[in-house]
Amino acid sequence: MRTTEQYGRKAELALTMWVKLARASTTFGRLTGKDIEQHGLTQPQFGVLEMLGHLGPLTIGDIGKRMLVTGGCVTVILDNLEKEGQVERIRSSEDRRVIKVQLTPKGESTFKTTFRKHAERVAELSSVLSEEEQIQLSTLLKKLGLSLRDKQ
Amino acid sequence: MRTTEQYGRKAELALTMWVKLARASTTFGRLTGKDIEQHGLTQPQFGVLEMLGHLGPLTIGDIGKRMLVTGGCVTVILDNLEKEGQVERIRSSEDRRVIKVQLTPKGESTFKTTFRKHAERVAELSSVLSEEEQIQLSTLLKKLGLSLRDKQ
DNA sequence: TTCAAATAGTTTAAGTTTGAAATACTCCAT
DNA sequence: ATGGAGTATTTCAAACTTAAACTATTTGAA
Repeated sequence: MRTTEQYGRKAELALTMWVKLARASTTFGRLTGKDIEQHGLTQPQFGVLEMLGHLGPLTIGDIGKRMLVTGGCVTVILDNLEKEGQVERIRSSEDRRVIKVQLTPKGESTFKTTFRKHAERVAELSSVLSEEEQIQLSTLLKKLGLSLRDKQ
Repeated sequence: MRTTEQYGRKAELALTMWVKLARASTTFGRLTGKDIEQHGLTQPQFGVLEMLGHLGPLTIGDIGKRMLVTGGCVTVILDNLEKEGQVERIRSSEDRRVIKVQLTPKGESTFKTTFRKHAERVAELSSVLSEEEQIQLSTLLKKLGLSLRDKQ
């Protein structure tokens, strides 16, 4: 008995779509994760460096929201990055609850060298798709992602 | 300075595409995860039930390959499902290293009720995209995923 | 036949993430 | 000005995953 017959055409379409999406996401994460580890960083650590490198100092809360990760998790990631001297916490003077996180000079330099390589790698991993296809995919994913954000 | 200028057009396209993909995947996982938890199952447990429900008995190795997860992890997931009486391990008589895992009657019934709801939910979560768009997205993801599989 | 290599699965330690409780601080209505 | 509600971050225990070491079994070449 085919899935189509059991759950209907709409569900079948959606289910297979999400399976492919999850697989692509996981596999991509594994591949780039291996690269990142070779620079002595974990994936989430790299995520934070990238964010700070591109956006400048951010609060712990902002980092968590952007990475879709809880605050407790950000704390741990930052503890480890701080031990390595890649970032520093700076307590805000306006609102003393808030902590701004920023790259140290060492973090700056780590960011620059690792991110360039990462960008090249990502471009290479995506090269099966033409530029047009990548734009198409981005557009569809954006539509899907935005709608998901508003759900439950 | 825009990312485009720093890393080139190709990298920019690919990077934003992957960010959107990861976000969609994570958010989708969170939403469906909440549903699944309400049936007393974790996401990976549900994944195994679904697989066995649709494909019949599988070996531990097969399950790991399909879920993109290590064997050690499958062992733990199965231990917990077995405690709940949802699945059973059956040592193969042809090759005594091999274990086949199959649903118990209880597992069958859990699978049937939970999966139907899951399918409806997934269809609903995907309904921002038309059927045609979902097919387009699937096609692009498949192309991307297949190419990724062969890398490094 | 026999033993080394390969394969299937489990165990273990270490790392990551989550959610809830705790702490510290700010804001606002009284 | 003051107390309660709300916000930012950390701490902690529990759950999941991985990688590597280990056990049990099979395969195949000498």
